[in-house]
Amino acid sequence: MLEFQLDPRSGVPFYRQIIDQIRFGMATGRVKVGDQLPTVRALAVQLKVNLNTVTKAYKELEIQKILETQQGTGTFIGTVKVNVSAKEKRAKLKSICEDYVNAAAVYGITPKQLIDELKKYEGESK
Amino acid sequence: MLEFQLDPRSGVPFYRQIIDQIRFGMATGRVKVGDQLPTVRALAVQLKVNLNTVTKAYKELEIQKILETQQGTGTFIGTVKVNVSAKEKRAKLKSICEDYVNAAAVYGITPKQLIDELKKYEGESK
DNA sequence: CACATTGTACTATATGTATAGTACAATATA
DNA sequence: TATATTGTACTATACATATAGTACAATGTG
Repeated sequence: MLEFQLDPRSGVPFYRQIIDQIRFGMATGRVKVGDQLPTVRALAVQLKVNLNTVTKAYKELEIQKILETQQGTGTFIGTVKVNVSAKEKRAKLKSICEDYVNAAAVYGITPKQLIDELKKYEGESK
Repeated sequence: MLEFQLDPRSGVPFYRQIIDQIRFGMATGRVKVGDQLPTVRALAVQLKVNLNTVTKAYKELEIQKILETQQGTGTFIGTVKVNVSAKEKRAKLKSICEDYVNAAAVYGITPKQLIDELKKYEGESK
């Protein structure tokens, strides 16, 4: 099950954040072919966004054959292999770190201090 | 001098990308207090965006006292100093790291990967 | 002083994003 | 078969973003 999380301050539209997170989830093996996604209504409630916002995200992925939808049943991970390029991964990592360094710098926190703090979380992934 | 670059596909508004890049440049020591930024017109031409878009970015940073503007002369890096207690700083460091580990995890990025990326910025800040 | 440069302040328009609300269609299930 | 669940399809509204265009104000320089 994916753990969706929206950042309203990033400037990236909600529906695009949802799309990205599903794509990355597939690329990193967190969800597999045939897995059911939350219903549009359930995810809308969970993320506190409008039904139409989730629908827009699902619909776009459905057009790309990345998701398969069955009305009355739900939305599922399709059989199209999702390739998140190494370039895109690097871009995402860079983008997150830049935001990170910025947010920290406001409080006088240096990259080195961030690294030291982050070491506490090493090995916690997945 | 900062090297501005806009990504129209990121979903992040142009004016916010400009803001981010200035803030990031300050955070990493690429620009220093008193440095002059490109004029609103020059940057608009350089980035191929409208005058108003650059103006909006500069204005927001000016309100935050991050930039100082002198009409007829130009726009300069201001002398913002954030005073935060050691206790508050520790709490903020922890809070920021938790947020970013979570945000990264959504995209399958591990703390270790964050650390490796952050090392690129080590030593860049004062 | 005259002029160029710089920032500022408007109006107007177009597009994208998000919300609210309503209704309907297809499917699963009791 | 009746009901609930799920996806789908609209309309309408509000706000943010970006562009285009024009004009004015403050400053520096010849």
